[in-house]
Parts: sequence; structure tokens; C-alpha cells
Amino acid sequence: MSPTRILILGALLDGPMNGYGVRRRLEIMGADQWANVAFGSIYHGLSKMADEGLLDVVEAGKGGKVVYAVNDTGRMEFYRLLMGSWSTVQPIIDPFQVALTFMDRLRKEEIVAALHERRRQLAMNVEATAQAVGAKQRYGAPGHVNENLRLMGAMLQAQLDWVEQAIPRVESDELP
Amino acid sequence: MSPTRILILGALLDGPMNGYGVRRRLEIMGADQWANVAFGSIYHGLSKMADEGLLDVVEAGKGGKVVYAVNDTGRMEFYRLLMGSWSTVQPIIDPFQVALTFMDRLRKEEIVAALHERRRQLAMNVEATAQAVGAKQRYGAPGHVNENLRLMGAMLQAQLDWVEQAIPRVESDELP
DNA sequence: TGACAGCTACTCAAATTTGAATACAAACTT
DNA sequence: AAGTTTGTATTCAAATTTGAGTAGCTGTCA
Repeated sequence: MSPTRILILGALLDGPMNGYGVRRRLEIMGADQWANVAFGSIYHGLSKMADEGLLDVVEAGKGGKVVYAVNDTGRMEFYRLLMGSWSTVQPIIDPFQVALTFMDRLRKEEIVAALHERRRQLAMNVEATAQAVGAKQRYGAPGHVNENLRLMGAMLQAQLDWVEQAIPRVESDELP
Repeated sequence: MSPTRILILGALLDGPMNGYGVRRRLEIMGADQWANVAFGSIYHGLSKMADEGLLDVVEAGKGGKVVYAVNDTGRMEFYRLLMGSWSTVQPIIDPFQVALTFMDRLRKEEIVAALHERRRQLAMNVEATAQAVGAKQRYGAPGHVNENLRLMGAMLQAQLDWVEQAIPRVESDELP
């Protein structure tokens, strides 16, 4: 359900690591940007999956340090989860939908002001995302991670388009 | 952080209700589609916010039934959360990004097959979303809830566009 | 009338998430 | 060489989420 497991398993496919290593690997992938995986959850996920037999403890070092590796069971589970995420169109969770849902609780001027501010922020984000495409490789991320950025950029652009068509509609009292 | 609180408070702005009422209200808004708020969380949120003084217990009926109402503190908190969600561009969480991130773990034919299947599903979803616009009012949802659907439709379209440009690129080994 | 389906309404234990707090090591500064 | 910042690495209690399970209520059809 949540992306935690698949992200951890996927990170470990690059070789045995400890929790901190998984964390950095996910940061390189940019997963910290779009997945809500707090680092505490990584440690929990690791020890849980080790209990369940998806991971092996390679090196239980002194002072708490533990290195994990995926075994065959874990690889199969990863593959299963991966196929699931390709074939199932799950809802896209956009925090802005909350704002939209309660649009009618604000006064017209508040909405217009908020929309202008949002347009500005979205334009910046679209820009930043375009810049980031290409800047990732240097940090050891595989090239197709750019596709993530491109897709994210397209989503942001869709938001921006929505905001721009919404401004005149609110001004003319068509909305809300 | 999570949308639970603001959704509960927003639902209660329409008048005092019990937990089940909040749940139905959110379903009418379509919030069950894009927010991950399990109904258990509604009951937890209600009693927590009552403890914190954001809600008043209007009627502690027999057999567990409890009706809550927002008070002024709760209204202020709602407004605060709402302004936050308008002005802050938070990352859009799309479960497909996980699939994309680990694209290189599948064989070319698997990717192509998955992309075709996904294109089909996305086209259906785009269609269904377009149909749903307009079908909501009858159930007592405010008109601007349609904007939610429109925005969601635009996001799905962006996904579909990505998939369509990706297919030839995978076939020609440009990806991954 | 009573039996069955479906809606209303919630509880609760288990699982997961969260991020502040902790600790030690390496690099840098003075 | 002692002190300071930065990076590595994890733990843990508290908060939240989850959804199966439970139970009453209402209509309806035989």
C-alpha cells in the first residue's frame, strides 16, 4: 500500500546497506521529494522485513549498526509490488485538492489573492523542475530518474494551467 | 500535515454531526477518492480535536453515538490550515512515481506491455472523470467540487501524455 | 411476525509513521 | 591539542492510521 517497502527493497537491490545508506540512496533518487517516507520508517521497515524473511542481516555491527541485504524472497516481493504499481492506476494525492474543496469558505478577494500567489509559486516550481532535469546524473542517479522530474513538471504545469483559467472565473463570480 | 484534521473541520462547518455523518459528507465531496482518510481516523480525529478544545461535544448519546460541533477555536484552526494549503505548494504524491523510479528493473517487453496496459487504464480514467463532472451536484455537493474533478482529469491527462510519448522511446531503447 | 439485507455507528488492537533525541566519528579550526 | 561543526547511524515514545469486528436500527418481503 504505502511506498515504504518497495522503496527500501529497491534501494537494497543496489547492494547491501544499512538504514542510513538506504536513506541516502532514496535521496539521490529524489524519492524524498515525492514520497513521504520519514527516516524512522526506514529502520522500522528494515527490521520488519528482516523478521518476515525478505531481508537478511549481513552484518550486525557493534553500536547498533546493521547491514541488510535482499534475499530471493525479498526480490520476488519487490517484483510483485513493482508490477502492481505499474498496472494499477491509483489516485494521485494532491494536497491542493483540500484547498479547492473548501474554496467557498473564503471571500472573493482572499481567493483571488491566493490564486495569484499560487501562480507565482507554481511558475517557480515548474522552472526549478525543468532546471533539475539533467542535474541529477552527477549524483549517481540512473538516467530515467529524469522521467520522474518530467512527469512531475507536467503535473505542476497542469496545476498552473488550472490556476490561470480559474483567476478570471473567480473575478467574474463564475466561481465558486 | 495530513489532511485529516482540515477535512473533519470542514465537514463540521456544515453543522453538528457524528463521525458517520462526517464520513458521508467527505464521500459526497469526493474526498474519499483523493485523500487517504480511513474512517477509523475520523473518530480518532474527532475525539482528539475535542480534547484539544477545537470541537464541542453537542450530544453524547447512549450507545456511543456522539455529535460534535466546531467552536470558534476550531473555526480559526480551520481557517489557518486552509490558508496554509492554498499558499504552500506541497509535493504531489503519485504512486506511479515508484514504478517509474525502478523502471530499469524490468525487461524491455515487460515495460512496453505495462505501458500499453497503463495507457488503456488511464484513457478509461480520463473518460470516467469527464463523465463525473456534472454528476456530483445531484448528491448535494457544492458546484466547485467539479473543479476538483477537472484538476484531477488534467493530471490524468498529463500521465496519459507521458505514457504515450514513453512507448516509442522504450521501443527504440532510448529508455530506460 | 420473523428473518434477512442493508444501513448506521463506533471500538479497538495492531501496524505504521513521525521526528526529536542521542551518540559517536571525522574533518576542520584556532 | 582542545574545541567545534558536519556527517553517519540509530532508537524510541508518542501520535496516527488502519480496517476487521461488533452491534443496533430500519425496511421489506414472505
